[in-house]
Amino acid sequence: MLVAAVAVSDTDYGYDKRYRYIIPLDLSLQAKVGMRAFVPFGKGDAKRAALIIKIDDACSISIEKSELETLKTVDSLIDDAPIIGGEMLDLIVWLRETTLCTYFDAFKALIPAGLSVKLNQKDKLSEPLISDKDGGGFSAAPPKASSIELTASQSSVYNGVRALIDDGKPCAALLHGVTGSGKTPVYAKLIEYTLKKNRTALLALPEISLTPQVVGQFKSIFGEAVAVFHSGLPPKERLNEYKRVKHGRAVLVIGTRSAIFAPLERIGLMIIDEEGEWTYKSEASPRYNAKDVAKKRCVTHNAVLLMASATPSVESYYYALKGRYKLFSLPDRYNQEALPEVNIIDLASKGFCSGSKIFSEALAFEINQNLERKEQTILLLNRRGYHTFISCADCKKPITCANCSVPMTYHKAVSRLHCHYCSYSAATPENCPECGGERIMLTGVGTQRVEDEISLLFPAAKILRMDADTTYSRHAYEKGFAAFKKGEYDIMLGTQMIAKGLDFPNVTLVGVLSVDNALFTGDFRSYERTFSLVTQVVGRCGRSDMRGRAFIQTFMPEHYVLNLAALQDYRGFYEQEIAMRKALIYPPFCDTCLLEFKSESVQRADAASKAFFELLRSKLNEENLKLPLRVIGPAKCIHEKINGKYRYRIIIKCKNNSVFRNFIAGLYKLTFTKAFSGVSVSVDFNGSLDN
DNA sequence: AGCACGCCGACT
DNA sequence: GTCGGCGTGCTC
Repeated sequence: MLVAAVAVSDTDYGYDKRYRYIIPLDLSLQAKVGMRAFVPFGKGDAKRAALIIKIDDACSISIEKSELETLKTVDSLIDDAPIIGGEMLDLIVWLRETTLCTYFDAFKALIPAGLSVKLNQKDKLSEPLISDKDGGGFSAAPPKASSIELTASQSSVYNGVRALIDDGKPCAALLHGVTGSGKTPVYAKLIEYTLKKNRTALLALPEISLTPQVVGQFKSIFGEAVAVFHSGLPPKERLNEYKRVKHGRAVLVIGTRSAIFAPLERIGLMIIDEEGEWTYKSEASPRYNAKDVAKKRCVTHNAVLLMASATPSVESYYYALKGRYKLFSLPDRYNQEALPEVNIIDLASKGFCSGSKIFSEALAFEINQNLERKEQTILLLNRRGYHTFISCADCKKPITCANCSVPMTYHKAVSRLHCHYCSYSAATPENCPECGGERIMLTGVGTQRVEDEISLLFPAAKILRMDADTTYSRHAYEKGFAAFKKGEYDIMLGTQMIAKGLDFPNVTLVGVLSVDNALFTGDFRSYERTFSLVTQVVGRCGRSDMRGRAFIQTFMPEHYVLNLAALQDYRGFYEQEIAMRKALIYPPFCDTCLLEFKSESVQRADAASKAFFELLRSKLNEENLKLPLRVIGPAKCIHEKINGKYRYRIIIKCKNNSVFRNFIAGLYKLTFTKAFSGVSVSVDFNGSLDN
């Protein structure tokens, strides 16, 4: 008799494990590891989807006869053939172990959305996802990348990484290339080399908005060998791309975070572009970081991991300097283009030009110059909406969202208030909800307001606004950027989404309207993020023979983060930042473990965080564990209430190893009891603390 | 999260 | 007597 070990869907971490079911005789020949099945679960024996992760003969496993008799029986099989194989099963176990998610959550992260089943709805695939006949791979792409000429410094990076690929040992490298240094041709040549060796390659990008441009370039080189993975694709297309990879018809995957799980075989090279971006970290279960997954897969495949950025994460650069990653650099811009000339404008002493609450005299002058010369301008403001601060003139209290402890933003087009955290919308009140005062003040500048002011100050300018309000559809990004590139607009104004990775040769002026608020968000990474944002947006200009210039408006002109960003001095910033991280003990000198307690009741969330803290303290004493850790909190999250849920947190600075994770997993399991009822608890390793 | 089991009040 | 309230404990 055969017994299957399965991962059951929709379990909580508290009772998630490998459940055992008897495989009925009539399924014993078809049932294979990696197939999904329906199994009866719980008191009512409701049918649930499950993944078969192991099959054993009953006599070969240590199982009591009496125990065997208590096992339930597999109901039916969902798939005709396994949908995942060996490496993926290992990844599921690894994801569960390292992120404390359930087996099934891990599994769902690895398969395309088009494959997930609703109960009773069998997804009969027109062709099996795995077939033994497939995979013998494809002939190398026509060598179009060979014709790409590399500069001396590009060649030296190419040769260095190529040598690592030839070594055939798992290895990680960091490429620090200034903005505009031409990393893409190096990727193309390395990928071509990898494919020629009959290995496969993956290129991860931080955002969908960057995907169309890059995909276009790579498709023109590698044609049908390219598969695209990102969450903006409709389920059917995603499934199709997944199958092309699974069958070996596509050997280069380009995509966002989840693409890191693409079912490639014989991986030779994984590239993580803009590796410092936070989008590589998943904020929902499984809370993985694509860089960690890539490292794990590179070890499995004896592949090379290449992480690259103009502004690498402080952690990665530290590891590179320590020798854990091989360090490469592209210190100069492509074609000897000069870095932009950057001016910091002190708003406190210089003020705004007359009739403006946004533009300094100097920046307004430069915008006019650009309009006259028919050159393009990019303006960055990291706040959307019209007015970003609505308050009462009498009691001075801001008007906050009904569901979130977050100030609301005024949107002029609909003349309503919006919450950017939960998308709650309300009419602008006539009276202050706190004191009844009648003088409601609209202050604070958002992108919509800037757009209005530009049309007043520069009536001839054609303006493209790019922010979350204008780009909700996935084609809106593409359309906007393409139109701007064609010269249909003079000025592109937007939030962070316009700052990175884009290449517009006719842009000669960049204005940073204000990023002062981004420096102080309450997260220890706020300086790193602001440095990266400013460095990158400044790098958007002067990407042709015309010299670029940038103007950074600020009330803190002495701030070293802004000054070093103006100089594009990554190393200088790194030295300051790493000293701070060391002194205050932050990554890379420790790992972080964030425990979050959410509830509709403040008291419950508060009490749960305190109860957990007590649990933590007593278990540490009881088990006499010698774990290097520091506990911060429990305390309210930065935004105490989001979406109607109150939020408390505990941050543990720790060493994220299996001893510590087992310890936390043990405590976490104890939260699935009535003491924590009505409170959802989550655990996040090395994530953002900006919540 | 469901779902059953169980130990108390309201009602035929 | 017995129907059903939801508190609490388990899920191969």
